[in-house]
Amino acid sequence: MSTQRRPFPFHEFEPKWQEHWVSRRAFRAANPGDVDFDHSKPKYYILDMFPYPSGDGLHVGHVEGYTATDILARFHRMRGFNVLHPMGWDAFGLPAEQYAIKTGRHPRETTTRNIANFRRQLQAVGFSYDWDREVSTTDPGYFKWTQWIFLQLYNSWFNPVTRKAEPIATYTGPDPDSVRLAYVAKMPVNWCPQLGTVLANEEIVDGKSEVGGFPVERRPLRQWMLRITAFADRLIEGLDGLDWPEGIKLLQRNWIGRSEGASVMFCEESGGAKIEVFTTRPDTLFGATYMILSPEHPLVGSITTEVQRADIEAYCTTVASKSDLDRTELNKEKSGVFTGGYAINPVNGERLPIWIADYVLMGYGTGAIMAVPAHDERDFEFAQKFGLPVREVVRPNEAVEGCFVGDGVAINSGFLDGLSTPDAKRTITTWLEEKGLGRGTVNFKLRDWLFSRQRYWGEPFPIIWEDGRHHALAEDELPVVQPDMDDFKPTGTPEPPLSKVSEWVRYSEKAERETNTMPQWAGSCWYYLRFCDPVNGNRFVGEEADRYWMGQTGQPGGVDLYIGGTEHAVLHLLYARFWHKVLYDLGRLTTPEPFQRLVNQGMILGPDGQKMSKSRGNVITPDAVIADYGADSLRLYEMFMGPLEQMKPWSMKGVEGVHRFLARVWRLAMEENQEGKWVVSPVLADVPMTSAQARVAHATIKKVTDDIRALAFNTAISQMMVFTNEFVNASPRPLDSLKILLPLLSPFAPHLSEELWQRLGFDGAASTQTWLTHDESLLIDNEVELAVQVNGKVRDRLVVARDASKEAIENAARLSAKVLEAIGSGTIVKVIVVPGKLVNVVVK
RNA sequence: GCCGGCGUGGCGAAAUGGCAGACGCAAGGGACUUAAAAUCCCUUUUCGCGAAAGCGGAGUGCGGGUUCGAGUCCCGCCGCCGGCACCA
Repeated sequence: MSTQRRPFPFHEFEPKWQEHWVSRRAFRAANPGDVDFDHSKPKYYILDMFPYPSGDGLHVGHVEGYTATDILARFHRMRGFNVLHPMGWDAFGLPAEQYAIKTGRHPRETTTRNIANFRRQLQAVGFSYDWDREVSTTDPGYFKWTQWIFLQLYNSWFNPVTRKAEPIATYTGPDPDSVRLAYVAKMPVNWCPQLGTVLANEEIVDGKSEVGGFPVERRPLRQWMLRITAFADRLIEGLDGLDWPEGIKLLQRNWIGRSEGASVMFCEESGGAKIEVFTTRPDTLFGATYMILSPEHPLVGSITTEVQRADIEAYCTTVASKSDLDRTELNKEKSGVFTGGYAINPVNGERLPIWIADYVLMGYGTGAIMAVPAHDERDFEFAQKFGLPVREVVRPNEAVEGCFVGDGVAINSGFLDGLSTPDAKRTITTWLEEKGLGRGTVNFKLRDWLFSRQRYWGEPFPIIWEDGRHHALAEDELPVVQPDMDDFKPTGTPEPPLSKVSEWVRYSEKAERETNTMPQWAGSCWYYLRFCDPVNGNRFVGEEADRYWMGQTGQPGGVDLYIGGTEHAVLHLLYARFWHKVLYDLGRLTTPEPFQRLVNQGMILGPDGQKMSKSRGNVITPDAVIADYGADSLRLYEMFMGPLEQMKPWSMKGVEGVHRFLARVWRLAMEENQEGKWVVSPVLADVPMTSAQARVAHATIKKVTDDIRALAFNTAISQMMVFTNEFVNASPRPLDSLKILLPLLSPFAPHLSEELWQRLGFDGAASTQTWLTHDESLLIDNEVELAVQVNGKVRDRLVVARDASKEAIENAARLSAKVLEAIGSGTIVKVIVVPGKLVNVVVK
């Protein structure tokens, strides 16, 4: 019995407190309007990226971010904030559907089971979520509002004059369907014949399906799209007001990929067709020596001469059959074919041969370029390969080798000669606009968001089709719930699984339901809003709840702190910002941005320093760590490993280390008696702390407080270790030491802190104490030790009074025997005194 | 190729431009014990001298620079990790 006993009985008190917190709803946050709502408290909304409840259960990586937010949530509660700290489930997704196909069991069944397991695991770590606010994206009461938001997008357009989303009724043009923020277009999608399903880009690795490694081909299908490109500029501008890592902001800016330039009209020589190109270098127009169209460009057919037609068609066929992988491999070598046609350069009337090449993408700009091989590396490579002329029109300011792509001075460019690149750009753009041959334009890499999936386990669209036209369902018809099915197998064609349920598809005599579903991103785009008011049946979020939790800080973003992994740096965080801005423009929300401050936790690697994976066999599960060492040890270890944002490897020895620390804290308060029972330690006494003890105690209050604010949890913990080392041998041991330590420790190790607080008979609970403030005067020692340096090398130490004058310190340093020895025959040039730190004697 | 991030003991790491290595792990030694576990104490960047207390030198990826003083700031390299990838 005694040999197996744990150093402290965490296995008894941890489940007890977890049960206590859940059953008492200990961390429930009151909403404005609730009877117990306290108007005097400031709000603090701290959010985790909610998990996909996979069958594998919680990962230690989840626990890392969730512990960080839990510490901050508990800290803010103790500092008198009304804290919103919710959790939910991003539960639509492919794995549940794949499992359903294999076993015939409904995805809802596996999803429900996985959610129950995740909830159990999260509660076993002792997180202080407000479980009354739990939401799941798969719950009809939730996705009713996901569908409702889709209808807001469907019923809006982006007004370029106001630069805002507006109700479609304010659009006065002929075809409202052409400007809706949600629209239908025929788009190539990734079709995987072996899996019998369409895949998202993220599910394709190196041109093959992530699951199974099967080939994927492009097929054009009717798809729902969201017009995120209309918000490109707003999405870039909005980043300025956010406290996000600069790297993430940059990633988003690059993803949106704004570039300024000009569109220029070229005229095809024989047929007179207009070919519009986009260029960021209109100043090099005189250097264009040929043109290239994308193989998919609509003018290819009419421009191609009969002599060239066979070659062109062969090339287009080859390109069309290439998967993305093959096309990427082709990048190493430029390819293309001459169409036989010519275009006229509008600035000098020169004839330019028109080629097609797959390095020109139909999806960017106009799908056609003017090639300036002297000043663009890709054009240069192409010109080299096919023997096309190269004409230099920009002189570099200093000599460069090879193709010059930088700024310089225009040459061989007629009226632009002598102008610097920026001036030449302005001049030529004005000239083009005056002649009606072009204009300044901006292009983005960002594409509209392909929003439909051919899946069962997703939100159905609230859309019906009649006579080939789409119509929105009325709000009171929401939610549109998927029908139950027995057979989840793919249809074998790109028809969505829902199309098999004919009685569901049939909406009326004439109308049929849309059978596509929304992507997994949909539910996660707005869940942070639903947390503010999770059971509201009348609105996606109540106005007052939105104003209170998302507003009132005077900053653009509503969520005060959002912690999660880098994998969502672009897509989720961009999509959510887009939806938020639309809802904001439509007057449904109070702030223009969802997340004010963002922090990315670093990845936790396996003990071997490799990414954790089942195949490597290096996965650590939270359940196993909790069983052996307890939840507090798991929490504390993950925070002690290193800086939150850094990647770091797991070490079970490290877990043991923090476990020993917690055992030492336990023994500060408790002692084993003759019968092997834990009793309050007899060395504890109501005596004042010595000045040395008080200094450590107050230094700990200060450092833990500062470090939590800075998210430097590892150093906060090491300071509490210093504190414990100071008191562990004290006898008598002042009771005040525990009155100070336990509340400081409680955000990190809430179970142990609460248990000891109760056993010591202190009032209330450790987790509801008011956060302590340190007494600066207790930190000050009357004497300080200074290092005495000669030319930067430490030669002696000096103990002086705290308030000694600079002169007194300098004189004492000059008298030091060791300093005099180090000076030798040199002369003192000057003496630098840094009070409280050191003295540096500079000698020549 | 382009854009980010990071390089400090045997390991995880710490250090407002001011005594490099706090705290933890591992290792070694000791106390307690019949023994082990647990616990407690001591040592532990490295090299040289010394029986020892100690004394001296070197040291934060490499090379320069700024400064009384650089892990920290600046310039140029090298290496590792992550993201994007023909975006005209």
